[in-house]
Amino acid sequence: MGTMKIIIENKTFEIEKNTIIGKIIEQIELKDKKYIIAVKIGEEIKDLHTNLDHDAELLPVYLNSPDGLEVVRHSTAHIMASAVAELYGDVKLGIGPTIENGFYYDFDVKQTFSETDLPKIEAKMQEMIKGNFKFEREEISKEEALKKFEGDRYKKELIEELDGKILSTYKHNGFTDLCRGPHVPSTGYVKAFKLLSVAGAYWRGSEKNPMMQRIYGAAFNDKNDLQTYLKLLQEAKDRDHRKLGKDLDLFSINETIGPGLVCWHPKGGMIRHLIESFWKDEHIHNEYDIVYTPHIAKINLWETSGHTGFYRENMYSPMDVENQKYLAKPMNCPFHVTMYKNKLWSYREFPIRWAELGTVYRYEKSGVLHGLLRVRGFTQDDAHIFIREDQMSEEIERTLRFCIHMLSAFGFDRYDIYLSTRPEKFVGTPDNWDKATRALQHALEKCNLTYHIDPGEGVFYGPKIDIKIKDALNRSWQCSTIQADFNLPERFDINYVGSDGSSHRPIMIHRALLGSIERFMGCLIEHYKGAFPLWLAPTQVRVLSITDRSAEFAHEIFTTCKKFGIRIEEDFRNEKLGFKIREAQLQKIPYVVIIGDNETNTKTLSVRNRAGNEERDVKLDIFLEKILKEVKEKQSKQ
RNA sequence: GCUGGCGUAGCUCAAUGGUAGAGCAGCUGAUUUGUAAUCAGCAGGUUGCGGGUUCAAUUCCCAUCGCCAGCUCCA
Repeated sequence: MGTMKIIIENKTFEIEKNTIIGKIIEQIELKDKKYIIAVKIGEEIKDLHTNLDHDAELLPVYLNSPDGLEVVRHSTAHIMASAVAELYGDVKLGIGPTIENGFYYDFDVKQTFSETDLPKIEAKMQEMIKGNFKFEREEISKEEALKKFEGDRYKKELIEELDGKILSTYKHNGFTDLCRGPHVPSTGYVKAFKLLSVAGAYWRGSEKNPMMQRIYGAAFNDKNDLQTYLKLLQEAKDRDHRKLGKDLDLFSINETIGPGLVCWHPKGGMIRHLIESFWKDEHIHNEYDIVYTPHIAKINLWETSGHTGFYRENMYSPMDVENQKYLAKPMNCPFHVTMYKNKLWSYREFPIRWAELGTVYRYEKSGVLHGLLRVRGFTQDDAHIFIREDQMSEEIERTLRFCIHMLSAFGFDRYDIYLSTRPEKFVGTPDNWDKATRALQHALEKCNLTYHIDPGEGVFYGPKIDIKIKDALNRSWQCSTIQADFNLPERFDINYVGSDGSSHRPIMIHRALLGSIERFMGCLIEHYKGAFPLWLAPTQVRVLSITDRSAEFAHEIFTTCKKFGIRIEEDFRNEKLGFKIREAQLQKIPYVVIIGDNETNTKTLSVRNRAGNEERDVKLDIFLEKILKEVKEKQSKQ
């Protein structure tokens, strides 16, 4: 490891690299030398880069590190705050932290910002950056702080909350803000930023608090990085499943029908059908039984399950049927549990795996609805597994493996995985919780998956694994979930007869692999940008004729392909070839087959794929073979 | 739900305190075409819905529904 010398406030320390000596040191390494950039004293970061004996040239190196970039972003937020204060006068500041790719700052101002204000603020910020004003740190006592920020309820609240910690302010160009730092030495260190949007945000994130105005910005050390990021934002926009859903005629959400309720058009319906039938086949192969349950049930069921209590806010009002109240189902579990109670079960029959594409209805606040990703009626690819205690570990591992298998079938092979452990309020015994949690953890480890632990974030009835898939743009989406449940077996008093002849309580596992079909398809659309792999493409091939002379042969091809189960369309319209190709291309159809006089004469095909590559003189049987192989390959890759 | 923005033809978007226009799509006709847009014509709208102000509202105001961004909450 070796030792290194650091000088802080004129005192020299010789310390082991990476040691903590009452002071936690952040350091960088360059040309075999170690340099101190910021020093944390206690919990507080005190940026001493101005006091340190280091080479000023090294600062940019630090600023280019992930930590340093955060410093830059935070400083940019300060500059924005000062620009806003200067432009709009009486401004109260909330907080202005860094976020992925940038920063935001919350303001309480009389005037409401609009996007058109952003360029003005940006210009002011540029001015300030040009001025290269120093960031000056000052440590102050709580009393001084309270006095300084008198009349600012937000800062006062923060100061009270930080009681006992070192308080500091940063000042640049006459603008002072409460902040623990660190900051860049001066405003000139900010190189590339862009203000992106304005939005409302509750003070401290609580609905009960007043709403402030938040301005979001992106900041990087390099103009190119900023450009790359802005391009990525544009790319995300181009991939938006709501836009693609319209362009490719996959689905619609109709105002007349109701927000958050999805209609699948023929093309989207085909994709959904393909997903669902693949899903069913895989489940049957994996020894699940497929079940179906109704969409509504008497209120008693939901009282027994407890949903009328803990899930009430998400359920729709009851409907009256012959003086009985019925509720639309927000979950499938109570049906499966009730079904379980239809007979006496033996331990020999376990595990029992019941899978259902179960459509549920949940009330979601209007503001949270989002295309297919957050809807009010959706189909979960649900399953409930009833197991004995001794089967927990094995069954959870099996479930997890199956889950990963399914996700990778659709091209998702990168995940963010979370293991949520016991919350403060829970049902079941701590012993069972520990066992289940260990089983989940064990499964993750056996599958070689990296995961994060979310302490205390489990549902009250059991611990769970949540898998967020990462799409082509590295964005993550919550889809899969595997949960242990100690609650429902208890509430419904379900049992099985053990080898000892006495009655035992099974454990339930809930799991959804794709999450909901709607959300999953939203992710898929964005992941593939609408260019679905051949096995999922609603139309796999389109035959184009060049003139009417070729229509007959072209139709023969169409008929033959149909016979082989290929999803094929024909376009024999009286249009130019370029026009037809363009339309097929815009529909992202994987292959177009072009038939003109040449092809008709030689009885061959011209094949053009989505990427624009052409192949001529292809024999029909060769083409068929290739297509069928590709469909199969994609499916067996899973 | 909250804050802000938006809602004009199937789609993408213009315009205006004096009852709306373009491109694409659609329809009709001509053209029979070789790898991302052939030409011409026609048709298409109580400007989301409901009130109010005004001689006059699509434009201004209010309410409502929906959409978008974010907050909060989730598959």
